[in-house]
Amino acid sequence: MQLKAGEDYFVLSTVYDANTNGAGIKLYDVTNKKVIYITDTYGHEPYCYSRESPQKIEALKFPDGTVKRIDTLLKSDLLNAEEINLTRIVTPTPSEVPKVRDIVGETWESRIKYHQNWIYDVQIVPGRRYWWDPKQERFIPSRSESFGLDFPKAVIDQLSQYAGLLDEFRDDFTQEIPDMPIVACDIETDSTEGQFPQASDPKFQIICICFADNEDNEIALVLDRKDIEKGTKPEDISPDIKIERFETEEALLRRCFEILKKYSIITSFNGDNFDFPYLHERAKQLKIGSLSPIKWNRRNKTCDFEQGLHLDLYRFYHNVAIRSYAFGNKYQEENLDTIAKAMLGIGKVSLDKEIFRLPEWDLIYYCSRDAKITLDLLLFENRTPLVLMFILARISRIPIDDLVRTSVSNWVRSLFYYEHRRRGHLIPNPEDIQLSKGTQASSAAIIKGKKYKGATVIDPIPGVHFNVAVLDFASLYPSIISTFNLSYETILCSHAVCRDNVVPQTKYWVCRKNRGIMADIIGFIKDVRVQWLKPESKKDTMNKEFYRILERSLKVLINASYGVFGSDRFPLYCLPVADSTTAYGRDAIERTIQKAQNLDIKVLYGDTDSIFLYQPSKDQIDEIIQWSQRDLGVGLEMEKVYRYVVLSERKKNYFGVYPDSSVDVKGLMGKKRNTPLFLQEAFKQVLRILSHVNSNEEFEQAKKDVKDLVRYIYKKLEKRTYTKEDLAITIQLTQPLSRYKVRAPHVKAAQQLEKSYQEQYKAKHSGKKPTTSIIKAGQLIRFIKTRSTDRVTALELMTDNSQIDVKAYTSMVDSIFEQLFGALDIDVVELATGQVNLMEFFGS
DNA sequence: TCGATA
DNA sequence: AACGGCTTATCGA
Repeated sequence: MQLKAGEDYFVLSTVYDANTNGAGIKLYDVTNKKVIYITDTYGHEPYCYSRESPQKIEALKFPDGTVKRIDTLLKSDLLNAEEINLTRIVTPTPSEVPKVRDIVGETWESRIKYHQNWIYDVQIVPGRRYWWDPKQERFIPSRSESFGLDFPKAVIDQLSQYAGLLDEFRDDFTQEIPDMPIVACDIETDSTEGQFPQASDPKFQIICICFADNEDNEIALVLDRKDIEKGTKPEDISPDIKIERFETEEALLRRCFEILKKYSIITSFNGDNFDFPYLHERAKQLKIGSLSPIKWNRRNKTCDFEQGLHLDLYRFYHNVAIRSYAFGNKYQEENLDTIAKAMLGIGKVSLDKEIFRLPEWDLIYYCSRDAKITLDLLLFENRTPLVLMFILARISRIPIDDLVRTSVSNWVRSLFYYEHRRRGHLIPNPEDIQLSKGTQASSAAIIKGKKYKGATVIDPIPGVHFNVAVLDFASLYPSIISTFNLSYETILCSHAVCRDNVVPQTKYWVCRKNRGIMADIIGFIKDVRVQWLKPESKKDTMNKEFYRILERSLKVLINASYGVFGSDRFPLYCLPVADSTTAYGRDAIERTIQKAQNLDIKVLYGDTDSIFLYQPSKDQIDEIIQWSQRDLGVGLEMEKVYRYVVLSERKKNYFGVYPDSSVDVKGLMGKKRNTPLFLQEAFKQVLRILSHVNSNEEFEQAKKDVKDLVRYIYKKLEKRTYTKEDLAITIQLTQPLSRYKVRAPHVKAAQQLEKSYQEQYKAKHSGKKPTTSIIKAGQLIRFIKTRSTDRVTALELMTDNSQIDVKAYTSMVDSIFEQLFGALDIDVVELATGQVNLMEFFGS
């Protein structure tokens, strides 16, 4: 046993250990600064439940070695609000559980992965610190160092209704994240013309492997290739990079494995699908497979290490919840270059030829940059992403490497399962919930094809409005779930006395006798965020940054926790809960509007959880906020004040100017990524002109300036002085090219590109067709509107500027500015015929 | 012109 | 592989 008495370990991950048919645990050894791998010391056994009696189960014919033991135990069944005797079927190894399920028929908790089950039963929290007690052979929670933060006394008092949860989760928020040896790795392979190296067919040798670690070491391993020139050392390559040359690929790989084994955390960009499977397969081909620390799971498409923890950043940054809530949609595409540019301000090295033709120095430069930016994407801003991973893993009770690879619904599911197990509740099967609560919505969706009705959006009052206050409900849906006690067992409960506790606008009612489990968990996390973290993150203290990370990670979880109840793929799917959440939301915003109008405040607009009030007094705002907390039970806050806001007649389309003249644009096309650059620029110019307006009078001058600008754009279009890059429209190809049924403009452009590539390839390779396509799903396609038969031309194939379809572009200008001018009372047709005033334009 | 698709 | 609501452009019948 490698564990030492009394020493501290961070639990990083649990896995299924195929040798012992039990749990394997990856621990970070704080004293020796390395990862150790042990197998289960708790003697945990795999099992599932049946509601049949033990006698009935024993009478079933199980093949030999399928069942180890049958016993009974008491659990609570939340759906039926009763204690039940369950028959537990214990199996020799986890792989017998599905066999038992097939024979028994209806079983419970049989579809939970074993390594997760182990966490829920043993109640060991991934990401947390423990010390080893050899007498009990147990891990004991370690109350050691912390970030130096803890819940303030006042907040603990406010969270007193959640006593059990506060004790259980307190360390998740406050415990430090260890300082571990971390390395990023990237490989480059040889190739031939027009071929992409693929992990499924690793036929090319590996020519370069680069590492960057968190102690500022950079290493490049290069294969000596006689036919490749050395080139010259690039100027801005890292001066301390250590270069090691190898005569053979085998020697290169041996050294690579040696390095990888030294680190506790190995990070990569797409290492699960390319770098590590490729490395592993090449090692096998060279008969040194036994030296490889890589464990490739082809079915799960994952690569893990025997000791170290692999964090694949491609998977993490791809995650929708991370992209939108944690990083605010900063990057639009999920490739290393785009993400690194958005997050770090530095991208990949751009190449002028194929990788296999690069001189050695250029190859090292390219590969080492990839390793370095990969490392930085895990550690930037004081380790923000790594801290995010640790804290989310702790709260959702999910191994850190699993957290990085899976989507938010898995995190929420894991958190809910853990709490069921901890409280002694049976985890219901999806059918149990559906049978008990029904599958029919009480509301009718507005949009065809949706299952239930969502939020209320008020018709805006178009025009320019000065001094507007925007109030919004903080975390509306999580607040509603908590305040109104929504959970799969409390909605449509069986108590007669609860029947009159109705959900507005529906035929549902909610239990008032028992606290719902989902309401309790979501309410707790929401309150930790609202009561503690949000106020702290606004204070100007040393720990501000940490509070911000923590606050953002909790936002990710609670925002998703409403959504999963409305997703029929979620195992605790409960449509009445989702349906009720939005119904309470509609009720809240509609009643708040009514309240404002009763106070004689003009309501200009409202969307889901916000209302725009025209020139309210401080007293009026205070009264609405107090009323909301008291009568609705939901917290309302003053979110922002606009010096003025311009509303169009369309919903979700407006812009506002803050007192400091900064501009807040919502929904307007000028901001969207598919809008050509020249229009995005023009749009920014217009906003700049409008942002300096202070009064109705100043608007007249601003309108004139805007008119001049638009006329100038018309002229420039007609003279074709914009570059093709300025005019390019960018649309993402969301499916593989072959799957499109419609020949939409971006599909046509993608087809043009593919055709031209095939022709070029054939010309070079005596008529042979290329084996791979250059067009992939998810790619952004850029095209120009032209007078060709397709009406569009891919940007890369655009040669003749006279082909530009000027009319198409002027009508785009019209429609984009119409959104603005509709509200500003400027006539677009008038613009087209007016005179150009260049002097005034350049002067602005 | 209108529903479907993006 | 969390939800629904809203806007715009274009296709194809």
